[in-house]
Amino acid sequence: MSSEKMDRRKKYTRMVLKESLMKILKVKPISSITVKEICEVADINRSTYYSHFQDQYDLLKQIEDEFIEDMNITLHSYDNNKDEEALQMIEQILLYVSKNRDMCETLFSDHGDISFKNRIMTVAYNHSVKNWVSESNIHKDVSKYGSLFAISGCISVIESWLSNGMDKPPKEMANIIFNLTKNGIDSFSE
Amino acid sequence: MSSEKMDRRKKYTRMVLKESLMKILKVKPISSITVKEICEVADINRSTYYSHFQDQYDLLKQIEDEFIEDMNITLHSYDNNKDEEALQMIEQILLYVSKNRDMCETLFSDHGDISFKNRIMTVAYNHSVKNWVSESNIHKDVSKYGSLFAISGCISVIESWLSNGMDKPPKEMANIIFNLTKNGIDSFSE
DNA sequence: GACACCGTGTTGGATATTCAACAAACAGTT
DNA sequence: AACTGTTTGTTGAATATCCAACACGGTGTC
Repeated sequence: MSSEKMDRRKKYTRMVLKESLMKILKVKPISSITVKEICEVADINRSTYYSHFQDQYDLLKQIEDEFIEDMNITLHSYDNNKDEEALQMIEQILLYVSKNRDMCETLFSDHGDISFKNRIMTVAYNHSVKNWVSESNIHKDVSKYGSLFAISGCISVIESWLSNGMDKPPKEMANIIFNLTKNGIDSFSE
Repeated sequence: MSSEKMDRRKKYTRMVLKESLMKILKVKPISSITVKEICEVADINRSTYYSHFQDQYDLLKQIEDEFIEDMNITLHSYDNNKDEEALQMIEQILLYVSKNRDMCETLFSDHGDISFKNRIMTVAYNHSVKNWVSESNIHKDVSKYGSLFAISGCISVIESWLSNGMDKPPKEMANIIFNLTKNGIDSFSE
């Protein structure tokens, strides 16, 4: 797929607007942020903003979209059908999160978009737990609840890990998450 | 004096081109630097460069000009007619240099413009030694040599101070420079 | 309700920059 | 001397952004 070359000015404008919003989101929620303020921080004209984005919510959505796309691409090379590979995938997810700690903390926070977690859950589900759960001998009518349970648990643990300054290395965290999830699924096994 | 508001794009373009050249000057002399390279580092189109500057030497000269203008403005509030105030002025110069250490090191280096030191000498002369020497009872036919001697000595000491990572505080260095200069001038006194 | 202030969404003309291309000059190699 | 690769200086059309202005709506105060 050919990636068309974006004009430098456009690239720069979008970059600084995104950085600006991420910066402001650290100190106030999206509902209190104005387009005027975003532009002041970015040092970009307001009419230019409107030629790129509809409002502050549109900008936030595009930041999330890019983050999720980037995350998908990064994790795409890790497919897993076995327990050991599932563990590695969780570790990869944690490594990705740690590399993008700043972004993750801000997007996950109450200042951002509540539905973002749901989208992240979907990504994590598609990259790890989905295959894993289908590989397990689990009741079909319980399978999706098991997945949701596992993913929700993972997200919460990851958030807490971030808040604690990533006090444990990704590998160890992956083991913890893996064992918590595995035992939960195994207890449903026929 | 009203400072006319510069278009943001222009301001940005000049800023990143200056930063780009300063960055490259750290690793190679001005004579080996191409306009093409400056533009690549700055991520600015080459034709835009030529709409702002004639060549790489022109850009360097404008960086120096701005530096000297800024230095002049900063030191302008310090006028000195007495020894104690002369000492304070030297300290102010050293404080200014320490605040702009990175810029000073690069512009003073062999990678830059040899004549830059002469220009800095002129600034220092106008802000301190000029009044100071004229206040001293020094032979008129020796006065200008005394000034040149003092200023050249100061510049060399400042360069060495920068190279040593500013190992002594500005106040102490000012005292050293002051006493070296004073004794030199006093030895010419009638 | 009137008023002042702030932010929004939009507009049109001007400005600055991008992009691709070109001819020429320069430097290094054979 | 010929060749190759790189950089220079310039050009013109297209694009993106800036700037100032405007009408409108929302908020808070009196």
